[in-house]
Amino acid sequence: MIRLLIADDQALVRGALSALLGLEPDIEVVAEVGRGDEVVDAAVRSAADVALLDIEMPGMDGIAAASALRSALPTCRTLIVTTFGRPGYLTRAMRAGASGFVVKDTPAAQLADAVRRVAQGLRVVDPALAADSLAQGESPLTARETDVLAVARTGGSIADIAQMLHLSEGTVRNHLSMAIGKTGARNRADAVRVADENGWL
Amino acid sequence: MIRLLIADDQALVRGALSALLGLEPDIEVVAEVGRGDEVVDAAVRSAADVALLDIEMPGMDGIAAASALRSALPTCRTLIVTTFGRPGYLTRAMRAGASGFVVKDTPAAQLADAVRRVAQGLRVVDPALAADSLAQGESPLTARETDVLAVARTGGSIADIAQMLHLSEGTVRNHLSMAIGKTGARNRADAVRVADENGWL
DNA sequence: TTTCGGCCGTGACGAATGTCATGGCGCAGT
DNA sequence: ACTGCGCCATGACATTCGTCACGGCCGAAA
Repeated sequence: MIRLLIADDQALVRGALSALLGLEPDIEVVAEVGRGDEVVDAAVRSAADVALLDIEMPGMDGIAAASALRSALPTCRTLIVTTFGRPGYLTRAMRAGASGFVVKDTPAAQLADAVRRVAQGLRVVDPALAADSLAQGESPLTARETDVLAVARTGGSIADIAQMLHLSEGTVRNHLSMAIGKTGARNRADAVRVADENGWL
Repeated sequence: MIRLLIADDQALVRGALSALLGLEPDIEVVAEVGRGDEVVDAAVRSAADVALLDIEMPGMDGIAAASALRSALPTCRTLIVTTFGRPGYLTRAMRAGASGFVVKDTPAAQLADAVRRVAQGLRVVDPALAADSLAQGESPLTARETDVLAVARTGGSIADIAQMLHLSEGTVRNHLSMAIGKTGARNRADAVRVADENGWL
């Protein structure tokens, strides 16, 4: 019997996944949470074998939750289930100690199999996404460039970004220029879009 | 017995919703589709009573699918289920003839009730979202301003937008300036963000 | 130790952007 | 007929943005 934890911020999806996997005879849903920072506590209390984690969650990132769960409860395997197939998400998830990565586009019938394989210690990765991840590779952006782009996503001007990060305006411009060059974009808005689509944020 | 059609682009969510609602004794899932332009055909073939439509779908918008379904099969009620609680989505959905509007944040237990109420001819609307919709009101943007903002979302320069819409560059600048003023934004990127979050795109 | 690369800053310059005033065209309401 | 409004366009102007060159600081690698 596989003891399963489900974490998803959308209550409807959470309940639906619970219903779907609860139909399997060898799977038992023992916990459901809607926030990333509730994952570890719920997993420990319920002694879960596998944690099904969405990435987009309030409180704590699903990837960060996987990392925290790995150190708090090493016996519990984690399976990331996310909406967007960003190549950067996969590498970060694997680096955080996740055992599997599934996109929400995959057929529902395969999810139970993925849970079983992860429970057995195997790794489950979407093949097409793995190819993208290898082709796209790592994020070419440095830490500061990523920060600047992340703040630029809110739509503020350079002065706003500079004040938000306690930097000079010229420095912000330089970082943005570097980021634009590395991403092959024309605008900073375009650079934000490209970086976002690749999961570099 | 309520004959239900489920339309969602994410196969996992589609299957999970089917499993969830299939547990109800008075609901029968008779069709599942992953594209908006397959909704009408599937609904007619299966003689569905209620159609559960996601908004974000390839091929055809969920709102457009609701409109098409209303004229092709008037006996079939539609219930919109979407990820984002954009105020503009609600008004557009109701205008398209939808009978209900539910956000994916709502508890799973309420979904079956919503389906039953819609099947009985009642209207189901998320109260908090309705308040937002009334407070926020209609989109203040004119048709052209919306077009310009939609193209500006791709990150191109003013010259690109002008060429894409067969307009003069000055005209594009004026429309953008108007849109920035109406949305209360600082940049055009900010205006795109605000308009996107309100469902005015 | 020297070198390399990331990080921060300054200054300057051309290009792009946001704002304003102005005008013409078509359409709907009074 | 007159008016208002959306749409398109032009031109001008100040601001912002993107790029480049340059220099200094620091930690890690050679």
